[in-house]
Amino acid sequence: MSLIDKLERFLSTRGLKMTSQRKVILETLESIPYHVTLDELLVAVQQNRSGVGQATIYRTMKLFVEAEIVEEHRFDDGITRYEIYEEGEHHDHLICLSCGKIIEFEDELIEERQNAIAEQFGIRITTHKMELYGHCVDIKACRAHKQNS
Amino acid sequence: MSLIDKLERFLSTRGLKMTSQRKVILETLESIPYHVTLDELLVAVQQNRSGVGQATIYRTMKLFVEAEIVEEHRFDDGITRYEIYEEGEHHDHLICLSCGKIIEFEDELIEERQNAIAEQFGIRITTHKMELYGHCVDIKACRAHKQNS
DNA sequence: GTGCTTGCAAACTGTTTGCAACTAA
DNA sequence: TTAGTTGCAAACAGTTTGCAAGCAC
Repeated sequence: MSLIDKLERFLSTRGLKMTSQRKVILETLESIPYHVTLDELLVAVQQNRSGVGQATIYRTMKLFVEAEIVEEHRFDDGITRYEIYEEGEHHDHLICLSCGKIIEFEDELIEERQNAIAEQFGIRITTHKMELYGHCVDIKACRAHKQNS
Repeated sequence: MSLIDKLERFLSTRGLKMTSQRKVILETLESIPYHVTLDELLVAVQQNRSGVGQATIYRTMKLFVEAEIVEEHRFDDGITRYEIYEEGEHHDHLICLSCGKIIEFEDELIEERQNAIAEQFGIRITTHKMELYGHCVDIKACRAHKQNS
């Protein structure tokens, strides 16, 4: 099922409407690699269709989060980023504080352990957030990555 | 070494000054249990000594973070919280989304695993953040906790 | 036509900053 | 005396919201 279909389905179950803005935003999102900033998204969307207000982007992204079309991340720099949500594909993040590179990873062992710990404290986990911050060991590649972003 | 001593030492190494505001803020912090909000702290400080501006609280907390007197946490509700820093006592957080209870925990196994993963991706970890969000299994206790906060 | 959506600008929240007065050393 | 510090208010960044006009169904 394409994301447009997913969106259409979501909207109709709620009595909401499909609009050209929502379509453009979704298409733009799909064309951009992971972890877009709202600002980046705004600029990109306006290249596809000028006159889309930023309030619309904000509202639409909240809607997309509800529709499970995107996932929202707020890392320590305070800037909210979005990426397309993949069913059952939870992952965590590894972030280089020098160059800003964001790496995704997944670890079965840690997840299990988290659940065990939570259970021990009488809490059932619904979501979690794990971010590892550090610095690239390869200084050259790090510097190069910084230039490009 | 008391925290006041620690602060004094930190200030002198930087050529900064001890002031009555810094003293009051630190004393107030020590009298409050974990995870204070800036607002809560402001109110509490002003009960001890009126006329302390909120800008001073903000500036002082940043200073205390640098001095390793407090630790700063920004959980998903977007509100920054502080707690007194304990040397070598890193811990993560388990948060009930129903009642707001915050539990601290520490897990050697997870930490090791995190380092292994980071190394694999060529990054040396300096800090990390792990927050587990869920709901208390004991509904009664949960409701009671919510009342009190 | 009805009611959801949009763009704009204004409002809001949490935080930072410029500045003149003040104070620790 | 002199440089750091404070309180105030204004500035800021990111986000939300009220509203009249516009558009999907």
